[in-house]
Amino acid sequence: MIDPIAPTPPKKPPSRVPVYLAAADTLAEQIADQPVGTRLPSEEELAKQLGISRLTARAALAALERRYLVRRRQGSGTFVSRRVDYLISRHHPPSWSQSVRSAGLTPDVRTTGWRLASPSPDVRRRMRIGPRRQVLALSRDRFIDNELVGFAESFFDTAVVPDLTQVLDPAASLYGVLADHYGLQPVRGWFGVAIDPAPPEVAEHLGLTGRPPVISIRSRTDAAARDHRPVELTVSWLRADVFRVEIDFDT
Amino acid sequence: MIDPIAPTPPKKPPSRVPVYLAAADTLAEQIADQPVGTRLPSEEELAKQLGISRLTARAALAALERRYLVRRRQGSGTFVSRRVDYLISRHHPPSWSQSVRSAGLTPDVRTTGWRLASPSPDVRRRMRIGPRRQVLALSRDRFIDNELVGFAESFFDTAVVPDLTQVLDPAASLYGVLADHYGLQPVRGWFGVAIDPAPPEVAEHLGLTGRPPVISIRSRTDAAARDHRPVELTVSWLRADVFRVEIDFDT
DNA sequence: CAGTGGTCTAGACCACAGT
DNA sequence: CTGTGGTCTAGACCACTGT
Repeated sequence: MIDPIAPTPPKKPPSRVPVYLAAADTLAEQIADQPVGTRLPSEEELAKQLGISRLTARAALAALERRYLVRRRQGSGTFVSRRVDYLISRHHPPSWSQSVRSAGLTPDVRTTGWRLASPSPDVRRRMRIGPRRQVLALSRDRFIDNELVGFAESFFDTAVVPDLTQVLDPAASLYGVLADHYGLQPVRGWFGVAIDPAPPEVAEHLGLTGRPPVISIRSRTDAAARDHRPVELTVSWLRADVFRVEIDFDT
Repeated sequence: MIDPIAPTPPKKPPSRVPVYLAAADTLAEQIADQPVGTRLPSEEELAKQLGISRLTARAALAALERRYLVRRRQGSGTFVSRRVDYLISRHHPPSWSQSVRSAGLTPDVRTTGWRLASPSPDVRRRMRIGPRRQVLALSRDRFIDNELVGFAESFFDTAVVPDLTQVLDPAASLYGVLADHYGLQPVRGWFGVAIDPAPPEVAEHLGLTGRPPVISIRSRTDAAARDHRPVELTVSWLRADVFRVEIDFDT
């Protein structure tokens, strides 16, 4: 037996709000209606307007950046921003380009090259590939409005998709090639998602300093036409300040 | 046709690493081996040791905090920390308490009370409940080592679990009551996960300043014994600096 | 009470983007 | 070149924790 919630919660003493957070809240309201890309006043300007030091103004802008409401570029300015919604669900398999276009932005995926590789034990296990077989590793960079915001490496079972490099066009859809050229009936077989501080190589590739959070998505495509044999495993990294990943799954 | 990756990547000029990031990396190495809870030197001490200003030492510690390697408590100090892994998968339904115990910590869930509520349209839709029916709302706080790190609100269809408040013990397992007392064969029917800046009410409840990121998990339990009718919907909030949620799903 | 982290100031120089 | 954000200093006061 448990008790109902009391209708009048106990009063709390209103703790003082720091100046930089108050300023952040004020600015957040002001930019709520403004379109993405609008430029905010400079730190110095803001400090003068609000009668605070530049460092305090800076702290306010940093707070907005942590809330994904603005993005800052050295030498350029502070700009209104929003994360791009990226939905992963059972029935709507994730389409990165589609998500970006839905946000009114321009996606671009550039295949940077391929190599034959001996995948990590983790990748081998997920793809059910023996300890000696090599796989084809394909690297792609993802851009929004010509800014690098993520990249991916895909590993292919060469026994299932021979001569892929001869067939694949840099601009082609992977799904389309697997479906049409190889007739594999590709389906999503597995996925994993987590958010972590960017590993050094990832931070370097994306041009990020410090170790800001990045989203890692691993997903495997199986061939329904080949007894659901794994065809491809993609490990992709996305800037967590650019994308809002939402998982929505029926079980 | 695409090209292989060149074996020698183009040289990059080694951009200068800021002092505070170098200090953060040094400290990160030092504390890598140290057990959770170990205290770091104070900001002033650190500044003196490294020959930098207190603000720079502070920036280094803030960088470590963003990487979830330390946590800081005003008036107390800076302590080595790690996030708790919280796995959500199809075959291992999430157990919060189990995840915390696996990390060697002490979980505690306290039911704070209940109320009859008219749920939001979103909750109604997910639970397939009509526009007028009320639901039973149950609030629970989650603690680790007596620190509040999350909370949840669960909504129950009173037509499926009548007199729940009479049956439920503050310490009881919800799953156990649904399975044993009501014989519902509870199964996970849906879930959704996202990370967002804490809404003001959530930040207040958790005692967080600014609007740090929090993890929101919505999950629905259905009754396999009642034609998979929805029984319960839980909306829970967890501190993103305390938990590392990983999704791992076969489809 | 002493010691800690949190906030805030005024000032300086640097790295970078755009003109 | 100018203007922007990024880093760094020395110093001050405050809020909070634990003794």
